[in-house]
Amino acid sequence: MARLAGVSQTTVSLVLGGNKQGIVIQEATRARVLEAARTLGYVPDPAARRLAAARNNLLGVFSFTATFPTAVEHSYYRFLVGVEQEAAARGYDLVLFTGSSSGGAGAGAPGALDRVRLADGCLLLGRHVPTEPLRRLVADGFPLVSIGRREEPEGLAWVGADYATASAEVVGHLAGLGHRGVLLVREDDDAPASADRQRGFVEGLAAAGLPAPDGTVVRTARPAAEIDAAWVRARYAEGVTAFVAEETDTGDAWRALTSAVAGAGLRVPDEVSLALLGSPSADLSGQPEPTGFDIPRAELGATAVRLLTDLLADPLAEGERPSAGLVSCGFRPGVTVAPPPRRAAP
Amino acid sequence: MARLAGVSQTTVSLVLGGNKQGIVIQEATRARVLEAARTLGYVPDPAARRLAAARNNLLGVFSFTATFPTAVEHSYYRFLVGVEQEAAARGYDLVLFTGSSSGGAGAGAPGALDRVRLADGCLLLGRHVPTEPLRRLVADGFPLVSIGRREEPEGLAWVGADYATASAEVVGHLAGLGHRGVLLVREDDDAPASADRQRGFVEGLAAAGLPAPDGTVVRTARPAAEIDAAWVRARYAEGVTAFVAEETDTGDAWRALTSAVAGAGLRVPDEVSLALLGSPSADLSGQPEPTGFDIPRAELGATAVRLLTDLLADPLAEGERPSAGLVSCGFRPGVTVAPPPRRAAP
DNA sequence: TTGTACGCGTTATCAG
DNA sequence: CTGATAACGCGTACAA
Repeated sequence: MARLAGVSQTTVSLVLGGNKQGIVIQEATRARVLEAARTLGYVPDPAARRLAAARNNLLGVFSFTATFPTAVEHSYYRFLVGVEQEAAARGYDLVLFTGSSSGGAGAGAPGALDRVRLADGCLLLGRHVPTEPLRRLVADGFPLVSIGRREEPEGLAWVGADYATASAEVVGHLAGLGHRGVLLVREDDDAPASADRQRGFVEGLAAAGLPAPDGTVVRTARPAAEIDAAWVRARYAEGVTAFVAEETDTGDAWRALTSAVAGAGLRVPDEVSLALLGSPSADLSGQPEPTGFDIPRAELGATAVRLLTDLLADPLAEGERPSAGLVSCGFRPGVTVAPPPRRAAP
Repeated sequence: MARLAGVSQTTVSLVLGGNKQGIVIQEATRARVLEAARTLGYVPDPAARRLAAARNNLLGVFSFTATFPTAVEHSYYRFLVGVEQEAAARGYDLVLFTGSSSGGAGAGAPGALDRVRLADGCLLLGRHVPTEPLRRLVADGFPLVSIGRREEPEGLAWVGADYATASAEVVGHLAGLGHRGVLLVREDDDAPASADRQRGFVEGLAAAGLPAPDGTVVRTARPAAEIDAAWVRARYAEGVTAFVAEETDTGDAWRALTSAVAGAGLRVPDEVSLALLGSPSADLSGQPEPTGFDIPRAELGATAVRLLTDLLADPLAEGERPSAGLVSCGFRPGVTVAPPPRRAAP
């Protein structure tokens, strides 16, 4: 105990610790304590101080898929740069819960989510989330912010990208260029991210006065298998000149689409236009830049941290609705879109 | 308190904690506790459990530059994938100490490093490290493993890439192709990573029987300014046909080199060969793949975690030297090296 | 096998 | 302004 050093004891806390209570201490005493602490090599134990203070300055990050996947370059890295920056700026450290990563205390394990209680609050990452465990956390008033819109557990705060508006904008762009046959390939799940894109897509179609016959929105669980050259040729024959894919965790939809179009012998963008609702995976970096929009990931991460720390500063009153916010996406011109080719009416 | 849940109280510790003492508890009781803990979503407080002389299953990661920098794509991400995987496999969660990132509890702040004491052990990342605070930690026997060779605090465990051997190999490759004028551009600091590369480079030269006149190794703090077209032309006129740059945090040296060579109107690899001692930054991904070697970052991260957890399992005896290990780098053929052009003797 | 009591290092409260 | 004292939440000998 450094207290034995100088002469005081509680004072040590006051001079070494933040001294939040605005108590003033004599400069002499203060110096004496500092001096003693230095010569003794005394360091307040972070564990102890956190125990006493009832908060650890720790922000959790829980992903429902590996945070740093080997295969998919794009992963959550982009979010993390914003998260780290903002957390640092606000004096918080980060806890990465090795969620559903390979092995470990997988997210599948019951109670895995409960580990987040060890932090002061937690950020949620990933499309598909086990709702039940989450609900409990929310009900207990544990500070949580989801990165990505989330409807399920009522009362969960979130920040999300405005996919709908951005998607509509992309469709508008295509329509403006003269496309009339536009089609969306999306994942076969019910993630809000997918739903929002579809909604925006459909609204964009409507706004442009374009038809949306059956089959305009294609849901597929295995794009690689279902989206092939023959399929593309058939759609093209029906008058589809622009194919739009949503960005997914794996980038599968876009990859399938591009290779199918190539396989069909159609040139992009001269014969067909392609657009991607989101950013391309890094492993596609050698290829032509897709037209579409960019998700402001870092900004989303930072915004989420801001929301969470605000929540920490003054918790929600009973029944109070948490805030949520959309961050808008920027349109990415890219090079995969051009006016449709002239050809005989189908 | 979860203890109020079932009926027991200390028992909770026994069933939830490791139960190191081989004490046996009735399966019924055990189940009851587990059940209660789950319904309550109870999680032992890490700070408290650490304070009570146990461990909290937390591994720290402390970087001396932003862990997820905005500018430099390559950053520490690669290490983290290995770290996360291995940590998950061993049942540890990760604490990212928001080191010297912009603002925050910057690494500069005194005592910033002491925060790591919250975790059971810590990984160190980054080239330049404040030695003094580190020394204290090491002296206190706090389990630490540096990713990247580190000489400074005696007794610090580390894992590093074998830059020397890999660098020598690159030089050997160049020499084998017929290059006789080979030059190294390196950062102007004293990081072991730089020193190792230089040593390997020089040894490679010697092994190939190549001369190493003054100016063979260029140290520069501002590559962008000092490595320009005129400089390249001058060196070329002196008979230098191969330029080697080390990989740095920012990728500056390589970037400066390539643009200077381009500016000098020299074709790569027909007229001059270029080699990079390390991996290219991701923001260079559109460009031709540099000849050089790859740093097995993920593997390094995983190895570091392994070392650290071993250290946790049985701590070093007094005065015992910590282990350290080199992981070898793989040669990357790339496309920026070719035999030197034939030309009149200088 | 299970419950009691103490201590880990700090902070916060309250008298001096 | 400074010095006691009570938590903080959990591990663990020790006793029941």
